[in-house]
Amino acid sequence: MLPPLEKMEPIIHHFHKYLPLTEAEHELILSRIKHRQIKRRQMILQEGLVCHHYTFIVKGCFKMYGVDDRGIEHNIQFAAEDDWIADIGSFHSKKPSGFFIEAVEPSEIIQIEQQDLYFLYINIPKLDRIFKVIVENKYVELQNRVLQNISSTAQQRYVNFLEQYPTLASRLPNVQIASYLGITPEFLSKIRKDLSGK
Amino acid sequence: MLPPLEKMEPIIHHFHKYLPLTEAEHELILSRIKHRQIKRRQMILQEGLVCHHYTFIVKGCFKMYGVDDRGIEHNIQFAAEDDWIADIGSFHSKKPSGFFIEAVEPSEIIQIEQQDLYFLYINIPKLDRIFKVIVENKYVELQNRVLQNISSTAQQRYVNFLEQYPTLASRLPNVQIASYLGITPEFLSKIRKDLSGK
DNA sequence: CCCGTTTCTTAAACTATATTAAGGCCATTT
DNA sequence: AAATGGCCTTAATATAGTTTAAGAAACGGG
Repeated sequence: MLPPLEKMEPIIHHFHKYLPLTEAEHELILSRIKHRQIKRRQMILQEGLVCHHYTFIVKGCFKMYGVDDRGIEHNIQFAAEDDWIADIGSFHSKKPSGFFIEAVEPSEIIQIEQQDLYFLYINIPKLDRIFKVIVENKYVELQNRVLQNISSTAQQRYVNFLEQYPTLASRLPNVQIASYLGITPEFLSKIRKDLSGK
Repeated sequence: MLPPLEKMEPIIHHFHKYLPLTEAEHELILSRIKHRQIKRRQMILQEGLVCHHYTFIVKGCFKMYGVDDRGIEHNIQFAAEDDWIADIGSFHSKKPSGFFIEAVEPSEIIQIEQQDLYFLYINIPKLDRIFKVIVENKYVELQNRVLQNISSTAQQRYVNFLEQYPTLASRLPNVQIASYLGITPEFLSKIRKDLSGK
């Protein structure tokens, strides 16, 4: 028995943006994915556990973060609609993750388990290509973030974040944005004050 | 006429670490790659130009950097033997790159042009898989770097760099390492002094 | 609708890092 | 031998960002 089609439609549509898939391929994919509702603050990955899923976000928003030795959270990435989130390192190595992935809004996701994704890679070689392109795009994004981190002030990074992710910026509390930028919430508050007085 | 086999061997060996390839696939790959000698300080990519190649490093070392509005260079990555370097964003979008890639040592490289790589992707689907895994690994590395940047002091980042890339650390001038860490050479000098006095 | 939390802000004191300037060392060129 | 340029260091001063503390505003859960 296949899951209700309409709930799975977004991920199929997502794949089609990269490469067309046949009906048979749709069916195969649908037979290997699961739809879930996630509550705000619910975690779909915890430090110390292996990351078993690639998670596609149909609706809602997640943060992925590490916790340092003083207990402070550091946001490595956000992901919202039509995006993926996973600890890719842990997922492939099957080693415990050092990260948490947590819903910052009530969310609706589609998950693929590791064995299922590997099965799909073997039976639909196109998916290798699709995920290659997905990861390449994410790599470029990260690379720009690194450049910003090593070359810009916190103010420039914040302005850039607002421009690059206007939707995220309005959905997320500033505390979370500060953590993503690598500054304290107090300092972000000061930056916002300085900017507004321009 | 195929290029001399012995010079191309390293890249074939590199691919084999990910997936076995047939003789026919070797030949096809060999027919589409070029071997080059590069002098110290020679650039294989300049800002404003499209990145036309994926570059595999047989011997030597490169830096990829951006230049800010004050003319200061910021090293985004280093790459040495058995590693790849390219501006992936520019390579796929065919838009002008914002980066430079420059040899920091006399080097020996193997390059694949964009059309040739696309040709190979089509004719050897395994290469989609191989490059997917390569980029995934690089993504994980970058992600850890971002975490370090937003959560650690310059001193911790430097110590971590020494541990993670001991070979690079001894081959590169400190000015270049400082630029990679996002600090001034003067401050790196201070960090080194503090560390040595422990 | 109220209570407890989370979120945002302000400000003073403090720490990490940048800037500027200068000098020394080493390898390479003239 | 002198000159050049790259590299590394030191130190004084300046700026960017943190810490601590506290209060006000907004929000979510019963």
